[in-house]
Amino acid sequence: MLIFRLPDGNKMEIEASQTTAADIAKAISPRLLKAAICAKVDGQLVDLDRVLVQGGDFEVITSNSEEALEVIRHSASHIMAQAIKRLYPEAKFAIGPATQDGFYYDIDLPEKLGENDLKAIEAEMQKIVAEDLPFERRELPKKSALAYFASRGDQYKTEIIEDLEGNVSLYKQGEFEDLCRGPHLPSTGKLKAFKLLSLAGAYWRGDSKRPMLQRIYGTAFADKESLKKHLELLEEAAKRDHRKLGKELDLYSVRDEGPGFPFFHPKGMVLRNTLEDFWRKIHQKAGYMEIKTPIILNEQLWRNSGHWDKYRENMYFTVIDDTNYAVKPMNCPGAMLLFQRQLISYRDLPLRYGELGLVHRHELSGTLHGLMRVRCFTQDDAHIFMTPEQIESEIIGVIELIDYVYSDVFGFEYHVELSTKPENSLGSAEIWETATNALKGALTRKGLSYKINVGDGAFYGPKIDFHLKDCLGRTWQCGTIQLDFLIPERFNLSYIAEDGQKHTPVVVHRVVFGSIERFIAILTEHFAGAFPTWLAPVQVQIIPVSEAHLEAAKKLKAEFEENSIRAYVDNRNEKLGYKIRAAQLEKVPYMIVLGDKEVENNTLALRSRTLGDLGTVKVSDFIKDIVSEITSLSRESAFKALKKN
RNA sequence: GCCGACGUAGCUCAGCAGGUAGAGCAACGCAUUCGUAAUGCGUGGGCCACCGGUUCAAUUCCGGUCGUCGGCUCCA
Repeated sequence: MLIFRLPDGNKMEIEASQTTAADIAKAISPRLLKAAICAKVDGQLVDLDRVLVQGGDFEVITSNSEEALEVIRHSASHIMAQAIKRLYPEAKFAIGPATQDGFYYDIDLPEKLGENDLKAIEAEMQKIVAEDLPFERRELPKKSALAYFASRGDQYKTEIIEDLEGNVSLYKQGEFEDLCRGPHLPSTGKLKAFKLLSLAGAYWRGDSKRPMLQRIYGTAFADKESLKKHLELLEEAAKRDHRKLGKELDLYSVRDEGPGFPFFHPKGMVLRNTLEDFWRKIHQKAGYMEIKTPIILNEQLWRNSGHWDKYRENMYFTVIDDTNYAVKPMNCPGAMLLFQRQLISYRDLPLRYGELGLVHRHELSGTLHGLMRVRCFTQDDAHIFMTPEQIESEIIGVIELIDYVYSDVFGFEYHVELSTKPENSLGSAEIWETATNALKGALTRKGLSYKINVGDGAFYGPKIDFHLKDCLGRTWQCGTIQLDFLIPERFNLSYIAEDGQKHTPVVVHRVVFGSIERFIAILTEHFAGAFPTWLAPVQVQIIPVSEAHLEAAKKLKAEFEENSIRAYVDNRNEKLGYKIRAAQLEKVPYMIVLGDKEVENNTLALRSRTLGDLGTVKVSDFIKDIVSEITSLSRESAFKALKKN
């Protein structure tokens, strides 16, 4: 007798014989069985046709849940593989998992697939769906599975099985059988909505030394409506793309003449300078002193620091008067030299040197991506020199600074990762352990959850990374806190401690924005180009109703500028509606219409890009309120109360 | 760097079985002087990414280079 607890608290008792998950679902309600994708027994997803041998919590997974989506997508990837096998019998398959919003399969195929081939594969998939083939599961001992896949020449599958323990499961639909943990849909006919999206290359096991496979990305949903919605969402997301908005709003661009070396236009520069002013303000308050170190320094320095050994591939070099120099890929050696210049007492520590430092790194051409990944960028860097006792409180201070900027000022959601010792690293295992534990300790004290990235640290120390999302949900590393016991030693840094002896300081390398460029890209996508007023390149667009009001408009602009409000007069010979539309498209926070009425009464007709027409406001009131919106770094309009219903 | 797709006016994009190019928007000029998301008419603007090959003839076909996009690897 097996006992199952259902989600509503009821219990169901079943004879332990040939009862399947589907039988239980049917017993609850035949309609439930019809909607079922798979079942969950004691937290484990199982196929509907699985014979149950143990009781426990029982739940039917229907098409609306997150878990169902994963099963649907995983099944879609198998159906895609089957279609490919039918069209290209020589195809060999690697891995084909479900992802965050779709699925992919990596395939080894002699012929190169193009976009048109996706249509043919999709059509074949439709046929397989129409055939409504049941997914059938079987288990084989590891040895037999190895022999089976070896006999088919599936070297990728055998490599995967090598790493598995015990029995392995296989799933078969029609003539196609694949290695898989499952579970799957009951049959191919249950796949209601899918689409193949793109084609890409992917190295087997993510190793650039191993064969490049062809990867097909697709997505699948429980119903056609959800699929349509998702595709529309992708289209909407594309409109937020910072490369598109950067061009449209005339903020920045990357030109063919300088791949990976971005240009900032006048308006982008306003945004950037505003961001940097903000940065200076908060760092001054947090006890940082600003420095600036050279972009080009003697190659010998980079040999000392370890960059020559560990980072040379990413560096640019040059020769000056027959001497070798390097263009800096990081700011740390320069900061070390500044620390070195004088005798430091423990009373001076922690010493926080901040630097908006322009670094150059040779990134692979295929990885360049607008402002997100470039070959030269400005890190909002800082190096904190301190005693070992100060580590935790300093790291906590940086975490708090980053959280203030991300959460309070910009309203970003972020996640944290801790990266540990890489293979290509300097220093002993003990030093790395001490440093890693210090970072873990600070994260725990702040109550932050984090993911561990094994072997992903910098060559000189472990790091905490802060990741932000772009318009498509791809995450980018922005803030980072890196603990370093090594470079101070290599540079022979010391301070005089209480005992009168020289001691080596510990250094934290850290950035808040990460790079100004990447951060601006994230900001652009996050706000879809509609920056908060304090950041907006143009804060107020003044729109004279006709040429007669141009003089008044210019006077108003001067008055705004005296109050540090960035204003622009649209003096084109166009109608009011045209200029309103233009300002809306440029996402200017406030539009001001000036006509006879306003000029006469020293008022202005106010319009907000989000709230629409807000009616008439006294000039002095407008200035007072917008200035308060700007200085408070608000993300909300100060004129919300004026909105008419 | 690797795999695939792509590169036509400032922008978004048409076009071409091979006969040296078009639209909308923008810009400029004229008229209009206008009240909350596009006034009308007119004008200028292109080494069709670059280099080479095939051809009587190449923006179009082929090869290479550079760049862009989507991924992989790598990273702020």
